[in-house]
Amino acid sequence: MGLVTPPQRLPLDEVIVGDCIAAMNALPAGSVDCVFADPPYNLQLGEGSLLRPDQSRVDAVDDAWDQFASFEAYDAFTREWLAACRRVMKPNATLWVIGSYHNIFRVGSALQDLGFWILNDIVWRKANPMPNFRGKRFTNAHETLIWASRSAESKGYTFHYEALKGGNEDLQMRSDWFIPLCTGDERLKGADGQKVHPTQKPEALLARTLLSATNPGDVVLDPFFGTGTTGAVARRLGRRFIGIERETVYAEAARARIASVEPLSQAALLVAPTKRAEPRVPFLSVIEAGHVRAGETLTDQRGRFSALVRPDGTLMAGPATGSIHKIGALVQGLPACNGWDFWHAERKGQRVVIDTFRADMRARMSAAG
Amino acid sequence: MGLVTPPQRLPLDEVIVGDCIAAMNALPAGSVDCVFADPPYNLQLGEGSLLRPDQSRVDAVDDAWDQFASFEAYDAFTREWLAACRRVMKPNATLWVIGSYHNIFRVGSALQDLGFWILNDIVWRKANPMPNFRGKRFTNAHETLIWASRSAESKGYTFHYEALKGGNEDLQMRSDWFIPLCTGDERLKGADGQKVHPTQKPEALLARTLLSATNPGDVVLDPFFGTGTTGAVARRLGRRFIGIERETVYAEAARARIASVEPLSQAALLVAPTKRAEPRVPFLSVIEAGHVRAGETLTDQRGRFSALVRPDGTLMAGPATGSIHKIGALVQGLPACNGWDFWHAERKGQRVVIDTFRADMRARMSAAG
DNA sequence: CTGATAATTGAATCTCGGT
DNA sequence: AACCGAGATTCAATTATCA
Repeated sequence: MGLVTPPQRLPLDEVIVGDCIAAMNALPAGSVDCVFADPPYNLQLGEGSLLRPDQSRVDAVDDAWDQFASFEAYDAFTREWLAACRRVMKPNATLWVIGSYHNIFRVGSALQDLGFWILNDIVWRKANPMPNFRGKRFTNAHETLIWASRSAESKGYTFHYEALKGGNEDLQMRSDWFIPLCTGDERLKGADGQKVHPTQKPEALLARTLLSATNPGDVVLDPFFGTGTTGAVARRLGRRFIGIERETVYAEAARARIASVEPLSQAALLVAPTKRAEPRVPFLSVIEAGHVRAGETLTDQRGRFSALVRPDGTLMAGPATGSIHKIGALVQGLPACNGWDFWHAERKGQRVVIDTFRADMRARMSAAG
Repeated sequence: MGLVTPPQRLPLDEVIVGDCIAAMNALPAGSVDCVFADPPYNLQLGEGSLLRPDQSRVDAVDDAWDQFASFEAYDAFTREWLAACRRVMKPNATLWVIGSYHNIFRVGSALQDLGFWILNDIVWRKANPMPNFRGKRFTNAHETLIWASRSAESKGYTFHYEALKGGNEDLQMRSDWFIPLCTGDERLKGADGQKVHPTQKPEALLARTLLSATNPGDVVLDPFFGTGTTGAVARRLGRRFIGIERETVYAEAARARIASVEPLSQAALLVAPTKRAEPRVPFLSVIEAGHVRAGETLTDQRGRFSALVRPDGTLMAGPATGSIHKIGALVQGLPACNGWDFWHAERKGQRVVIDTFRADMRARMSAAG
């Protein structure tokens, strides 16, 4: 939640050039709020031979050992960088990884084995994917992101549920996201006009992850920084970043790119208070403020149930007394009830839900500072 | 490709009651053209029950067959049934497995380790998924299928590129499929009116897999037959099936169900075009596409009201934040408002209603279904 | 019978702070 | 660490009930 100030030695808003595992191991434990990782699908084996999983059997048609060895090497690499991430994550930090069917199953399994707790798998549906020209397979029109907390016990992770819902026609954001590929001006090109990085991710994708799972001021670590999409979006959205990239060419391109990013205004980034985060208001305070009178009768919206308001802030229905929630549940025969939304008072011939009074008190409290 | 006639002793179009590994090991090697597998997901649900906001209880999948002691136990089980499948597959046979984030990464890794060759991962996007009732995660709105050939050398697998196009542009060919849950008359119910199987799959899903990856007359093996969706669709589409199911109740229901299926004529073996409503456009997508900038101010047509655009797709007016609809209603003091028609952005000195941008987005999105 | 309204339901790893 | 109690939380589609 950004409440703990990171140690001074955190290299914030910088690009570290080097091996990500060594660089992460040099960072203090429990220091970042979020990780975004776009690991290579290729894996380096032995003397610099670049081996792709789907090329590993070009000259080893029936050699099961060779095939297994390449997956093993990739798995070992995956476990190592994931473990390094996990060490630098705060207890309630979350991690995002993006991949395709070539590597995402290895990554997901490794995640689970290391104790991460998967919260969602997210499908990035591409608006304009490369068609499958040979007609031998379905058009690969999506990639997969895994969103995971540090452990099953990390219940306090950041998720801006209401903000995402508000931007999505007041419907919960689903696990399938429709976002165009990174093209046009957004795509970094070198002096030769060629793209600088082969798999530059769209900023919209990063924006959605950071908006949903981080707060302004949070520290986001990207161990495979590439040309710095994570850094560019973090800067624009008022988040801090730590980027690690092995290739100097990419790191330089990332630095220049991020430097030109204009951060959004504080006002646009304010985190809207959710109902959960707002101060608690005892029902007794509502009575004391005169919104509801002791001795008054409350009903549900349709007037089928009723209860008497007692001066101590409890309700009475028949012989039973208890909180607005307890009595609301009782009269309905339900295991639970939110009394603020259930009970109504009659005002000017209309039934008014008592949550209205709580909202009024909260407005006064915040106005009074 | 169905070129090898199966041995006479293959138990075709029958449901075998028993353990799927033992039953598969009793089949001759290299005898089936396709496998469709819907294994247990190993959901790992918590202790308590989940209540909807209306306090009704979610009927969780807590059956004994979904319980595994550990990831290791689940992995061992997965490797065993996958190896048994691989043995009975013809050299050019393909295998489909469906799962969720709970198990699909384990399954995908095991597949690769055993020498299967992944051709695609397919996303089943649910039209009507169960919401996330506590607002703690993204709505889990999809499941994943893996489509794999027996080995990297299996170049002659069946894939009907043309058959799926079915007059519906290229939409059928993408790796993301939009299909409703199995409900209504299709959902098998017992004498008590309760669903027979907790996780019955929609026939539309099976129809797409079998039409794309098998020929009429091909033998399809389903080691987790359940209530026989694979068998019903195979029979309807003129394919043969071998179903294996451990629970007698499910097997009996499957037999009765399949017996009532009317096989289609050859000419009718086409994919039904997916019905598509106008895609819902999140305001967030309009921002991501660059039509509206975060930090920009929107006004109503006459410029009497204004609101700030936030990067998450919500608007802010004074202290209040919310969707374009909610804030539109708020500033006008109305109970409701269509934000698309109410809010305007200034472009070249003119006020442009934001619905203009939505129309552009719809054009882009409909190309992807 | 018809149309409107209410109830039901789906593979779910679904709260949080204080004591 | 376990317990307790306040109180926050749902979308689409089908089926059942009612006027």
